[in-house]
Amino acid sequence: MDEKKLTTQTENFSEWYNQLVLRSEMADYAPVRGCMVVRPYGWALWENIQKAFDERFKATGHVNAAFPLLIPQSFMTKEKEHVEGFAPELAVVTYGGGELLEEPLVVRPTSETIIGTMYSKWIHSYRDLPVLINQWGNVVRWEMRTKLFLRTLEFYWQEGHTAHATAEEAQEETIKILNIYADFARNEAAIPVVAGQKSESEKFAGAKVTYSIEAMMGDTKALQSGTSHNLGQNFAKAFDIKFLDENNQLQYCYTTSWGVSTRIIGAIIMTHGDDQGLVLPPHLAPIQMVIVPIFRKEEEKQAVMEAVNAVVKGLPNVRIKVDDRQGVTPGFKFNDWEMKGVPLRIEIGPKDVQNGTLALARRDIPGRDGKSFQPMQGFETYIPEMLETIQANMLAKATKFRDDHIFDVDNFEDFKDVVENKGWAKVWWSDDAENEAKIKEITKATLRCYAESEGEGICFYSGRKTDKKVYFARAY
RNA sequence: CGGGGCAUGGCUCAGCCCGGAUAGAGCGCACGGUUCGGGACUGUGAGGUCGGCGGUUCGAAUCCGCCUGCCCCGACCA
Repeated sequence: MDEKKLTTQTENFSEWYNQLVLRSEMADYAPVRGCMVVRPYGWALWENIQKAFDERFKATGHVNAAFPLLIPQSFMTKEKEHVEGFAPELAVVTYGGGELLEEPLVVRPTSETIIGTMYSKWIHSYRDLPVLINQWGNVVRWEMRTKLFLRTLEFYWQEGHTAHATAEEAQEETIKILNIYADFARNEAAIPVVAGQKSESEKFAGAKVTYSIEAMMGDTKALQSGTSHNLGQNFAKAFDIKFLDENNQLQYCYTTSWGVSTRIIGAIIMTHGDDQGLVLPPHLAPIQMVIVPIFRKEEEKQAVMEAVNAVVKGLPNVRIKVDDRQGVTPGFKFNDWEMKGVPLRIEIGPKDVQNGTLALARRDIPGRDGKSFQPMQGFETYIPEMLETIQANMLAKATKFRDDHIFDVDNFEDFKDVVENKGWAKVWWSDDAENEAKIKEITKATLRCYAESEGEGICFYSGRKTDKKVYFARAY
């Protein structure tokens, strides 16, 4: 850990990730096994993520609310599949105020049950619909194998819960949110996700249909980065969410739920990061540009700081950090901010002051190639442009990487080679849960989601005719 | 839950096998000096109930027993 350089991605991707999360000060291990502390730098990133989502949710008519952390245990048992899905990972409070509770309280692993209970109280008429509520909060799931951001006992997320009068409307909502997730991933996080329906065995416990966005990490493994569920009437029936329609007929609502968690931070790290450290997309980076002033003598400092301040003042809409730390060398600072993934760095030294220039370094292009000298003149326009260029380049780079690692495969031998060594397999697939389980058993690859497909083909595994294509990959 | 490992300054570890007086190193931290355009050098210094409890012994970080915690590997998950 005291080595200056990270373990490289090719040496050990998992170790690279662990070291990077700690050294970039995104998060740290908490005293309780499996729990994490999100440090200020990581939380600042999360806040930017929240903001980008929140704007999109509000723009589509959703409102925020807060539901309680503790749920009566009996709620969890009302929806059959939901119980089975979550039973093994519940944390349960049995004592309160020093006394054994009459009914144990579950620490929410997700809030369908309590929100459903409230909806049944609030919804009576078609005039009350739709209900479009989102909640930003934390949940607890008792995971065995944990990893910072990707899988922890407690994590932070948003969970949207909506209720609708018709099946069509609920489906529309489910897809609308899936598209918001994909749009966020591409345009804010620069992650070119694949969006699609999950298989029966991978869907949310209690859902009718689950959709997800799937991202490819730097080691080609897949990471489910957001899910949107059409719950049909399953929860409405379990929680008695009913309304009178225009014809005075009592109907069950159609509900949806959808979530994106702090796991998306892991996706950003593993999509863009390199052996130098994080590479954060400018749209989300807590610090978009760092300025490292360089000087030796007092009179140099004067002139340099004057130029630094002029740049800061000239870019009111750029999130800038001036690294004026004493006692560390510029070289140390360069490496430090590269570790933290700041998209753009400028160095201003005596020579620059003299020549009217800036030394500019792009984080998305490592080494000398990303460095250039620019005239001080005009920085107000070219620096914001440069940030957009970096954003676009990160998406383009990640897209190429993804496309280079997805392979069309039509037989099991090639399939194994692909998912074990190369990346994702895109295959014709005749739905068969048993075969899906077998494939998982043999190759550890899971069905990530359905792909868009045209026409018909032969299932690579069963040999049957099908009109469906899917992605298989090893996943986190 | 099954198997394996570890527990010693803030961090990573040495010392333990073969018991002996003030328990070491590197990194980090504090202060000073020289440095400063790609991870500086140097001097001084602060910091440890050796995970806990019990036992053996003249004497335990070291040997024995119990307990606790953590990490790694195998079945689920945003």
